[in-house]
Amino acid sequence: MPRTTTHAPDLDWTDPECPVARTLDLVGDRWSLLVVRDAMDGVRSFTEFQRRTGIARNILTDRLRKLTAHGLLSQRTAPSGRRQEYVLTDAGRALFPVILTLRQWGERHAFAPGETHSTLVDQHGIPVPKIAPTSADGTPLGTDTTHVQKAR
Amino acid sequence: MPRTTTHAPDLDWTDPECPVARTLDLVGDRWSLLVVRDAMDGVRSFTEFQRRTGIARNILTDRLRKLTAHGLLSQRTAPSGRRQEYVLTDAGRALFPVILTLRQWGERHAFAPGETHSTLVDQHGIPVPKIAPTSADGTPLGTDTTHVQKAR
DNA sequence: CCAATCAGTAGCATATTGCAACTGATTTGA
DNA sequence: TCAAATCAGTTGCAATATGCTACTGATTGG
Repeated sequence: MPRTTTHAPDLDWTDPECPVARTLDLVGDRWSLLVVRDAMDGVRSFTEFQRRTGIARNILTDRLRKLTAHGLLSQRTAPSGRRQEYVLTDAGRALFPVILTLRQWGERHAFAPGETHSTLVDQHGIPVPKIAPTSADGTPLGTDTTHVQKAR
Repeated sequence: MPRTTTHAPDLDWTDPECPVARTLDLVGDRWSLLVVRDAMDGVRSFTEFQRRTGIARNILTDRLRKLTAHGLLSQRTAPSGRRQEYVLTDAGRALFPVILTLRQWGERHAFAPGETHSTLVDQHGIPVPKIAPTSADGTPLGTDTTHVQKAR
């Protein structure tokens, strides 16, 4: 039978051409990325997601289903007991740079000058350096030095 | 009178502690980041934003206002003529890494294996390398090698 | 066995978004 | 110059999405 890809239930994209738009079609709502953030912090149970985000339970049900359907989370039976748990797939973990850049932007632009906020640190407690896009030869890149090249 | 910061009309944060949540409170809806994406491509006029995104005009009005109110866009009178235009502020341009990582995730995970898509290239037409978070000493970082440290 | 916890569902109220039509100020062009 | 078109919205109403509260049904712990 004709399943052409292993991918998710096809949805109709906002703009099928644009990778940014496609990504936002999957996780560009109020809650999905917060669920992913918490999953990255090690959260696995329905109740814990609910407690941390404050999301309504029916919406959480919906989001967990969607993320699972699109292959960002997988649902499995917990090793001990018969409790369910949600864990990030490789695709889900690959959102790490997205969450990180959102975090870094927020730290810099969504807090007042003196205001304190949490920080992301590595194993040794050293803050994660700021992401700075560069070209292959190392020169910094920004909006003025890049552009989108349409697919051939 | 007591205006303590120069910042935007204070909104009530989903989770005031978390920079990710704060960022998503500002741009974590269906459309804002697409508007920012287009602004990075050089779009400045209401109509052009509308045409590119396909967003309803009343919603676009609302989003442009919000982005302006929160300091991501500034609205000014176009140099020639008396037409209005919206341009990214420094804070808005600082979302470049966010858009870039969303794009890179999408290219990799939201297209079927053989499917073509656009690419972001630099001045010389060379594709922008993939963002890979590292610690200060250069070792790659992921969800398992980082954690959030609460503010002191 | 009883109470508590977990993972949801169901029903209804509110909020957000989308659609289509309308305005009012330019701008174009015949 | 006058009509048509474009730009940047606004308004009203319909369709969706979200949130809140209460309920269920399966485990689990004591």
